[in-house]
Amino acid sequence: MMSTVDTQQRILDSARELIFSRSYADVGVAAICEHAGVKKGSFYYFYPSKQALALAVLDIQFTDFKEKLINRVFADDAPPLARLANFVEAVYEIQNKICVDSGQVWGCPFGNLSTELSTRDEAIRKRTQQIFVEMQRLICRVVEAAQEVGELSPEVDGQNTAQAMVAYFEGVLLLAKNQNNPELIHRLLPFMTQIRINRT
Amino acid sequence: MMSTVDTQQRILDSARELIFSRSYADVGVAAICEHAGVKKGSFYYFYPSKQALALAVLDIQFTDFKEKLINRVFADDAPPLARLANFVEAVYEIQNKICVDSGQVWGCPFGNLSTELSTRDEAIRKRTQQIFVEMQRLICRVVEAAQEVGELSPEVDGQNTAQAMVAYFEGVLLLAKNQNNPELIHRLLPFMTQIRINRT
DNA sequence: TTTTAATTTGACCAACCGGTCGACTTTATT
DNA sequence: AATAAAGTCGACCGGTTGGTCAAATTAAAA
Repeated sequence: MMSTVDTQQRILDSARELIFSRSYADVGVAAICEHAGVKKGSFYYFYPSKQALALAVLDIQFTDFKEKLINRVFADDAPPLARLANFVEAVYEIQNKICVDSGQVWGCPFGNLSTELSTRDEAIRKRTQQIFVEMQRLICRVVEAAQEVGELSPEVDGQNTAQAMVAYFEGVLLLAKNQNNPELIHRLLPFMTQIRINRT
Repeated sequence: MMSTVDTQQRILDSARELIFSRSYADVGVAAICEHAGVKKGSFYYFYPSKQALALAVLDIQFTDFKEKLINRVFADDAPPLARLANFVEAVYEIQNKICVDSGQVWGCPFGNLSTELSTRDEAIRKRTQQIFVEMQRLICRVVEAAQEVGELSPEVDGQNTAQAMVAYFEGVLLLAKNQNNPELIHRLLPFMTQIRINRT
């Protein structure tokens, strides 16, 4: 009531940090409420369930991802492949900062939640699927822009190449989280830009 | 007592199936015991904790992975790159069979557990890390064999290439699980064999 | 000022969690 | 047959889980 941010926002922020640094199952709504300085009753006034909260967290996270990362790094005037390289570098810096601040590599928020819940929660599976599809679309646009500019052969299949890039991206972040070492991202992720899948 | 398989083995088998089809957190020891037809007291006679069980599950799973997959597909007399392709195809068939049987794509057991627990359980993080390192080593050997045979340029960096292949592998399985579609593996995983990272 | 609506609270719930333990039964050893 | 060891059982533990609710408080509208 007296804080500048409203209750719902604080719940969302706490959930984002706690769930992504640990896991969905490991963080109870009690912990989220405590971290947000809110009583559990208030939580269920704003969110009908823990699952609904998780969906909201995915939404805000992906919105941020697009606004703060994609739009900044994909929309500038650099040549397409350089844009991809900038994206890769930006991801490393974000993950590195998280590691410096928290002592741990958290990996990809979407990959984490998807892996944990895809076989058990269809709503979250679908939401993360939409996110991956959208990521693929964004990358596909850059790939096709690279073709128009002549950086990439017309033989390259934009869709499959973009999807393979997303897969590689997720895999590198998974490994970095597993080894708890952001340098793995710095060493391996740049090769994402070299992936090419040709039309058959 | 009257069953052919002994209790400990049944617990291990149940845990393997339940944890990999759902998740570590989602499967309680009560559920594992029930599925194994064993009472909880017996469980704690054989395993000191749920975590210890998970470590044992990882071990048996990786042993199986090497014996039933790697050894069969890497040790035959095909040329190195063809061996890699055979591996890819075998993985697709395994994942496809699981999907046909259970209606769901489970993804990579090691990636799943690693993602879920790496930031919360150091013992499991370390064990999965060892597994990934070993996987990388096995693939690296094939890559280097391909170089000796002349299928691959000596400029290729075996270590980094193998690690990138593992990353891509994990990413493709993550996406397949997310989309609940084994065909994604069939379409994307074969390009794992085309990944090359050159020495700097 | 009164009414109404939005928000917050804390006590409460049944179900479940991982784990313990003493009693009991079965099997192996002598 | 007697003893010891290995294995099995089921009741039980304190703590936590996601979720509910009626009452109280605050803010907005009349």
